[in-house]
This record gives sequence, C-alpha cells and structure tokens, in this order.
Amino acid sequence: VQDWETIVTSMSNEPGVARRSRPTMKDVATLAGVGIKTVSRVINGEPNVSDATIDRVMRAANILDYQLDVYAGNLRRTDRRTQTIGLLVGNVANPFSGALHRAVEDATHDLGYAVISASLHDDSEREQRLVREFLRRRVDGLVLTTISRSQAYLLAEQERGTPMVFVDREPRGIDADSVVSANVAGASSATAHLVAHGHRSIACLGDRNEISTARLRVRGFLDEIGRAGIPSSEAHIVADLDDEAKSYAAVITLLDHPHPPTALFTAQNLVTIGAVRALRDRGREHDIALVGFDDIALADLVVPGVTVVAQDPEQIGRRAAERLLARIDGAQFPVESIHVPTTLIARGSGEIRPAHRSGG
Amino acid sequence: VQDWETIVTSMSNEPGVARRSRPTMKDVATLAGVGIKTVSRVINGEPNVSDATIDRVMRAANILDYQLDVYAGNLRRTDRRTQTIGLLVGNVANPFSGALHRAVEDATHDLGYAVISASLHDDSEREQRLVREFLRRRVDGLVLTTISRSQAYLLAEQERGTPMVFVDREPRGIDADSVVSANVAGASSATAHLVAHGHRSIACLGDRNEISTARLRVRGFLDEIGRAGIPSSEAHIVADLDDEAKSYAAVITLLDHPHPPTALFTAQNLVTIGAVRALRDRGREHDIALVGFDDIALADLVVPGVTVVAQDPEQIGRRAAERLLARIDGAQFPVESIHVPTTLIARGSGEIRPAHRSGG
DNA sequence: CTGAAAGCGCTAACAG
DNA sequence: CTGTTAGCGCTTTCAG
Repeated sequence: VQDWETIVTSMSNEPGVARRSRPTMKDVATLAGVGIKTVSRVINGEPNVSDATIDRVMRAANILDYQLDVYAGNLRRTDRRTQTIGLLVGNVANPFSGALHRAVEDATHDLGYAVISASLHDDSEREQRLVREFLRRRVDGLVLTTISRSQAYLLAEQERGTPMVFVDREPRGIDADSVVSANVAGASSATAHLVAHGHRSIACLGDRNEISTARLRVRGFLDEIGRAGIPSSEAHIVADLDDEAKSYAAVITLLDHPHPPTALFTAQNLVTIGAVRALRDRGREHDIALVGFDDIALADLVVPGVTVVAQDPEQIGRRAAERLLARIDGAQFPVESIHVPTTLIARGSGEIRPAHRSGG
Repeated sequence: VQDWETIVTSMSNEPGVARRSRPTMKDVATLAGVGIKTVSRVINGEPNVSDATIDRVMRAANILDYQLDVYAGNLRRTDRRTQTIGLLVGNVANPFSGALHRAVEDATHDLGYAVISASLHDDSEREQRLVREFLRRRVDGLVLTTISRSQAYLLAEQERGTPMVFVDREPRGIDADSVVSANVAGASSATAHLVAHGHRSIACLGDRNEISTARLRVRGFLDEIGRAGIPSSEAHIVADLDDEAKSYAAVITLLDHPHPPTALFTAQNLVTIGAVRALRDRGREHDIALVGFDDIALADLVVPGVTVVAQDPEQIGRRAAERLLARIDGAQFPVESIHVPTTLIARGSGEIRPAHRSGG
C-alpha cells in the first residue's frame, strides 16, 4: 500500500497546483498494475477477471475516486446507449408536470437511467430547441409534451431508431406512441355532472385553443351540451386562458353579467384556481356550480370543496416510461395511443343546484 | 442539388434496411465537399469561414438532419464543458422542489445548459448514488439537496474543480456554497406570531430529526418559547413526521388529549396539510391556531386561511444557479452560505386567540 | 484470464 | 480561409 501512495503522489499535477486532474481508466490501470482493458472489465462488471485482480482494481479506483465517463464509453459502444432519457413537460413547477416527472423517474431510476428534464412553457420554438438539445446529448429516448403544430421535424430522428413517447397531448405529423388523458370523455362527464344537477346555462373556460387538449375538452363539453338538448346559445365558451389571472378576470366578467351562467366548467387546473378565487371574491361560491378538469391541491379543504375530473399523471408517466423502455430494449409492438381514464371526484362545488329564476 | 441527392442516397445503409444511421461531421463534410474541420467551424459558429462555405455546410447539415454530439466534442475540448448541470431536489413532485427546479432551469436555459434532475426522497444512499450518476455524466456543476450525515465524499470531486452549490440544507464535512432559507429566524417568527396572539401552549410538529432544516426549525421554535418565558413543559415537540398521514395522526392524537395545545406550529408543508385536515376533521379549525413553515397552494382559499412563514424557493434556486454559473466561469470569490429570508403571511389560522380556560 | 491496437465523433494544434 | 493530424476516454476486436 505504501508503494501505491508514492504512485498516487507522483501522479498528481505539479506541486503547488491545487487542482488534481480527473483520473482515467489508464490512471487506475497504472496504479493497479494491470492493463486498461482489465479495468474496463472490472468497472463494468464483465466476467473473466480473477477475484484478486478485481480487488486490486477496485482498490485503485477507490483511492483515485475514479468515476467512469458514461459518454466516452458510449462513443465506441455498439449499442450507443447513454442511459439518459429526455423529458419535456409543460412546466416543472406545475403539479401535473411534477407528478408525471416523478412517475417517469420512478420507472427509470432503478435501471440506471438519468432524466434530463425541461419545461415547454407552451412555446413552439422552445419545444424544438429543447428537443434538439436532448438529441445533441444523445438521449436513449424521449418523453415529450408538445405544442408545435406538427412534430414532423422528428421524423428523421424516429427513422434513425430513437424511441419517443408523447404524453398529455398527441403528436401530429408523426406516427408514434402516446399516452394521454381521455380528454373528451372527461370533459363530457364533467358537463354531464352539471347537467344532472339541473344546470342548463353552463360556461366552459379553457386554455389556448392552439393546445390540442384544450380543443378536445371543449369538444367533450359541446358533445354533452348537445346530448342534453341545450341550445348552443346557452353554452358560453371562453378560450385562451393560459394563467390564473386571465381566468380570474374572465370569471369576474361572467359573474358581473346581468345573466351569468349557473355553472362553470373550467378545463385546466390554473383556470380552476382562478375561477375559485373569482367566485369567492364575488361571494358566489355557494350558488354557482363549478367542476374543474385536473385535480388541484387542497381542493377538499376549500369551502365548498372543489369538484373535479381528476387526471392520473402518475399513470400517464408510468405507462409512457414503460413503453419507452420497452422500445429502447428493441420491442417491436405496433404504435399505440393510450387513453388514461379520468375520475370525477365530487366535493361540493359541482353539486350546487341552480337557483330558480323568476323568468327568462 | 441533384448530385447531393445521389450522394445522400448512396450514403444510406443497405437497401431494405429502414434504419438510417446517424450522420456525423464526416458525412456532412463529404456531402458539402469540404473538410471536417470546416464543418466543425460552421456548426460551432467559429469565425473565418466564407459565407458561401457556411451556406454549403448548413445545407448539407439540414439535408442530413445533423445534430452535433455534445459529449464527443467535450472529450477533446480543453475546457471539458458538457453544458449540463446536475440538480438533486427533495422530490420533483413536491411544489417546493418544483419551484426550485423551475428557477434553476430559468437561470441556465438561455446559456444552453441542460438540467439532469433527480429526487432525493430523503434517502442517504440514494443521494450518493444519484450524485455519482451525475458525475459519471460529467456535469459541469452540481446543485444539491442532501440528507447524508456528511458530504465529505464530494471532497475529491471538489478538489478536482467541479463547482457545487448546496440548496435548502447546508452541507457537512465539506466547505462549499449553500443557499438556504433562514430556518431559525423563520421558525422564531412563526412562534412569535402565535405568542403575540396570546398562546402559551404551543406544539411544534416537524420532519425527521435527521434533516438539518427540521432541527433548525425546532431550534427557532424553542428560542422563541424561551424568550417568551414559557416553561418548556408547555412546549410539545413531535418529530419524525415525514408525510401527511403521519402528521394527520399526530395532530389527531394531540387534539384528543384532555389538554390539547391552543396552537400548532407545523414545520414543513406536508405536515401543515396533515394538520389542516386533522383540525377540520375534529372541527377545531376555528379555535386552535396554526402557523405552517413553507407556503402551500390554495392556503388562502381554505377556511380559515392558513397562516404560513413562506419560503422563497424561486430565490433559492435562482441564487444557487447564479452562483454555480459564476463558479463554472471560474469566479474565485470566497465560499458563502446565503440565507434567504422567509415571509410571514397572515391568513387567519395563525391569528386565532386561545379560548379562555377556566383553570390550570 | 489478460492486454495491445484500432477507432467512436469530435476539437486542438498546427500547416498551408 | 481551409484542411490534416493527433488524441480525448473509452470499448471493440483480436491475439495471446
């Protein structure tokens, strides 16, 4: 061992220079007195190395605090795996994105994958820039939430064999796996719930129409309005509410109208929160019904409890990750679009009945 | 252009094989009819290339859908930059972590950095495994939330020049930058707020004692209890509540006691939520005061509103990222521990006064 | 069971 | 303004 210390010392940079350089396999090989390929075998857990050699190599690696360079190895490796996946979510600070992220992490962590994550912020250029950054880092697969009109820019990458699974929103211009909520069915069930409680004047407030899920939720709403035989003139639709403030303002406007709707269907979590605040500020939270799409934190503790159609971001993330991992492993099953069901959770706000109007 | 198509076709793999291989700089160089170094110059935006050549190269790169391999380049580059940073947060699904993550992403995105993120889950072994995975991917810097007794395992890495900034919790066994909330001061102010509203029997409910911030918040609580001249026998301390269910159960136990405290200080966001639910379920939310550490979503819409000492995860993340970027750029300022102030937000629950007791 | 040589995709250092 | 050569840290291939 004393010999080793001498070697280690002699390997350090010029005296006086504090920064010691990062050890390579060659350094470990020199210290252990073996060839570089033997170090590679030990570090990667390959067979056909004697126990004594393994021990020598591991001791040397520990002394030097050696860390394999994943990407350097990947360069020569035939399968070109970086053990890294790229995850694009709506916004890492949004609870839906967080739950999705968590599920992807859980499904991939034990297999040694690292996750490069980024926020889309519903910006088309940003989407493409971020995907490009993932690709420049040679991720083994992509889990993507998108906003661009078309994902055809990924066709060449797909042809090259990079697995990709789209989450939350289905892709366009490319045929690839996707895992999304049952948006139409979920929006329908929310609307049906309000209709069942006697409402005929219902407003639907949603996100930017550019977003496919926003459009699908409006469709589900209108489907149900039609089924209930409600004239479309009774169905107010407000779109392009992409943050809480806009939602709040829109709901205030509705409430201040001479004939406000008796119920609201808010088609996105931030829109729901804006609506709850507006109802509260106008003191109408107990007489105007509300059902939101996507669950929100503490919804059961607000008064009245906020009725929602809950999505299942954990399941979306888990199934997307499983699918991606199978593709990375070379599985050849057909492309599929998986729809994850939503769940209506009644908590009070959605069960408010309309006040009897004298006329009109 | 027709010549190019011929070349492209001839470069594709054997006919019948769908999977076209990923183009390299050499492929782009061949197609553009220039040397590989010229391609490198164009792709990296280096000077001294004629406009005509730039155009030829860019056209070839676009035809082939060429994407630079960041890590292959890094291998030879003198500064060894991967333009990637490693971020370890408590739990990507926790709002505090999400806000922190968002701030780090915002501060680094425009500079071309990618963020590899992972969840600590307050598991010491997991911490070290994840940090190792970051290092194996040669991140340019680390932003870390930790739980291990000591971070001395990072000393060699630090000596090697890898910048690291600790967030939320200060490191031990290593001298490095950190950005944390003013935990003691924040807990004191929460406690002082309750004392100022007439409480003398206050319970402090917190996370696992193993976690440094949990200990600091208890210290802040006890400091204030002492300053107020309250005998420590009046100060109930319940620790090791690391999820909402445990917190709920602990609060139920307290409330069912013959002489429950008149006020609660919950020292972590999930603990606060568990307490709110327990108070509600026992119908005591209007007569037992509550102040939480760390803000929670919709706290203002719950009845009564939940008074909290809010942390500032955005600022923590932003300052940590700024510090890290400066270090990556070679800045040599001294190691610092930055304490980010907290803000007391009164919403109702913390302003409840104790009921007058008949005796003792 | 072990090691030497070649080369992955790229950039540094030079030479034109 | 452009190209050639060497070599980053590793794995592959193949020879012991």
